[in-house]
Amino acid sequence: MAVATIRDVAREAAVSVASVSRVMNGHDNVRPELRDRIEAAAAALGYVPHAGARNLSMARANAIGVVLPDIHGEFFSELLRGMDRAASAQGFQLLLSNIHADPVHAVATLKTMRGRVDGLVVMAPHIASDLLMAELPPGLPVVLINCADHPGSRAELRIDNVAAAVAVVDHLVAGGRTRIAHLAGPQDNVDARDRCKGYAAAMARHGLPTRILAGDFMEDAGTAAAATLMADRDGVDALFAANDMMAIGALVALRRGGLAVPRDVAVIGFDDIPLARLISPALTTMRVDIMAMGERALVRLAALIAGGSDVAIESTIPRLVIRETSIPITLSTDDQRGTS
Amino acid sequence: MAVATIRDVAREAAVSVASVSRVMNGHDNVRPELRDRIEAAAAALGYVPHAGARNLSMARANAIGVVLPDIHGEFFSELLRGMDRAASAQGFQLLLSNIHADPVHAVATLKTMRGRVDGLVVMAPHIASDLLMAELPPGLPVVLINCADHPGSRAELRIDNVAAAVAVVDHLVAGGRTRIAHLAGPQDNVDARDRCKGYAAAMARHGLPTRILAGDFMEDAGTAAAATLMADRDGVDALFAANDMMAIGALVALRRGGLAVPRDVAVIGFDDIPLARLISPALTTMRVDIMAMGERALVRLAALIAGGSDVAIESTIPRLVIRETSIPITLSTDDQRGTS
DNA sequence: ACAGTTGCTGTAACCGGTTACAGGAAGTCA
DNA sequence: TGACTTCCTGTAACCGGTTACAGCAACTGT
Repeated sequence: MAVATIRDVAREAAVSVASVSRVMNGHDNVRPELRDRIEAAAAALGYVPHAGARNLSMARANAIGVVLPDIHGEFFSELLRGMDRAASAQGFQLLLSNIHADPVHAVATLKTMRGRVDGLVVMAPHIASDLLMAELPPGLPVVLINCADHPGSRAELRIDNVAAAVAVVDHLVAGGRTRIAHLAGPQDNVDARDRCKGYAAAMARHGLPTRILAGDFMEDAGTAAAATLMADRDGVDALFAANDMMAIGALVALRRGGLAVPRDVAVIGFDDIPLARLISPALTTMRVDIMAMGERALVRLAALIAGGSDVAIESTIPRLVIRETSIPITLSTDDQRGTS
Repeated sequence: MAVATIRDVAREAAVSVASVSRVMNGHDNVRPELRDRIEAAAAALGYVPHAGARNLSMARANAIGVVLPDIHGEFFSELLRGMDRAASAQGFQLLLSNIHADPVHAVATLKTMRGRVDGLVVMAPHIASDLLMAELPPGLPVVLINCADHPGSRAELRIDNVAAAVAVVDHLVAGGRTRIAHLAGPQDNVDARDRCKGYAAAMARHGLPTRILAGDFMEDAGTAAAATLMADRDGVDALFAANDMMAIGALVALRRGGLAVPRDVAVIGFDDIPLARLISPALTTMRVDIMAMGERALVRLAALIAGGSDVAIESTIPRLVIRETSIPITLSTDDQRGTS
């Protein structure tokens, strides 16, 4: 037989469905004797309320949709972790969906969320924002994370990639570097574009020539960039990669190619993935507290769902974590050899 | 005003809700002219079907619940990634929930899933399985991943940790190591227990003495273990850690303490997290294709939901990935110093 | 003893879709 | 022309809960 419904329980306990519902929801306006009878009946039938039905009648899903680009690596697990924490604290569940690069699928994904969630956290650094905004289900609270620029009438969280990139360049210049190259991320990604923009602006301010290499956030792009750089007659003395994985790829390739890091060339990444600290020499990078961002996004969304209004853009400037790969030229020693 | 419903669209287009429903679901038994009128009305009102209502009336949620222990690190993002792939291929969404160590909350979590998902993927290496089995919603398809042993009447995926640990020990012995210590994981975790069991069994078979240190899967436990080992007069010549993070902690600490890896002591981890390959010297470890496991779990669950029956326990033996930290004594060279 | 509370319970409408079934129009065939 | 299909459309029941409202009993105060 099918699973028990509230009507089965009502029949079993010889009461009305209203009373069963009241007991299941812990209302106190039920005579103790009835309550016992209902609880016994529910237990006997193994009754578990049907969340979907409850959601429909209460017009509340107790779930929030999380729409992310291809879920990959430490970054997303941290973000999810932060959201999950805040979500369970507020009694929400997380409905996960990855948004495809293809805008048509992306829009379809958004639509399937309606009536299934009470709000959305959307991170889509690769989707044109006007398209995205147009397709967000109307009347559904949304918090955006790091989306492309847009007219701005939505709650949003973003990383100030421009300021962060400027900080990186300033740090390198302060350490005596002048020939600083930038290994960029994919150009359809806002984060990547902004980091590149910040780099270019800071270099210009310092009156230094720019050198930009194309990359795609993958380790191999770092390897390739290192090869390109080393093939040059007059090399660079610093490389700022748009993310840690590329920085690490470059780091490994540079050392393998006979260059000393940081003596010959400094390397700086972005993200502070766990690896950055553990690789040798340890990678200087920009750190963003991803988990905190996830939590914050969910808290703001919960407030929105509760009826608040919030169209602020909160911007976080990542923190520069100075490790071994960017020690200033004057202090540089190449002491990363084994301790044996 | 509230968001449009199917009845609003029907009124706007001057048709019945049935026709609207048919058009929205792409049925072909609607006169083209009506179809156009309905589509126009839907577009004008910005109508998006309410997934929750559809789920209720179709008794199908098109979602599957994923219940995991504290979401953390590369492992979970890979697992999720695998599931997400298979899920979107089959038209399912993923409802995420982390299961608390506290069994009461754990059970509550499971219950809230009923009527919200069509099936469950549960990974709970830390929950007593009989309790878990008793509380799984009846009539809901479930695929278990790496749960504690149980009477076995559910579809299950597991990693053969015992066999894997044996393989590690055999590899070390073949390389000439005899004083092999094991840095264990938390003992309330089945994976950790089984790895320990396999280690002990293999050592016994080789007639070697065991040496087991307590750990908790965190990097610091590796650091501490290295300190303990180095404090000993007669050290060990190999360390097998129950996961990579601990192995890496130990690796770093051992080298910092003046021991050469692998010459003085070999180190082997478990998981093959991305870091393992990138750290220097590169870590020998056991590799499990986590993403494939996630995909497989979802495929089996989908089959179950479609009406199949499946109570098999599929066991995967991880693959030994030999890198630098376990090069046999006879071949060992300590060449991991910098290239400068 | 009677109106006014108070407390508990049941009936039935409702949430927003899907779909079995019935019915009407148009087309087919003898 | 009447019987039989075929095709399209609408009515209304249903999915499994929640809850406004009404009804009834017991209790209160005068």
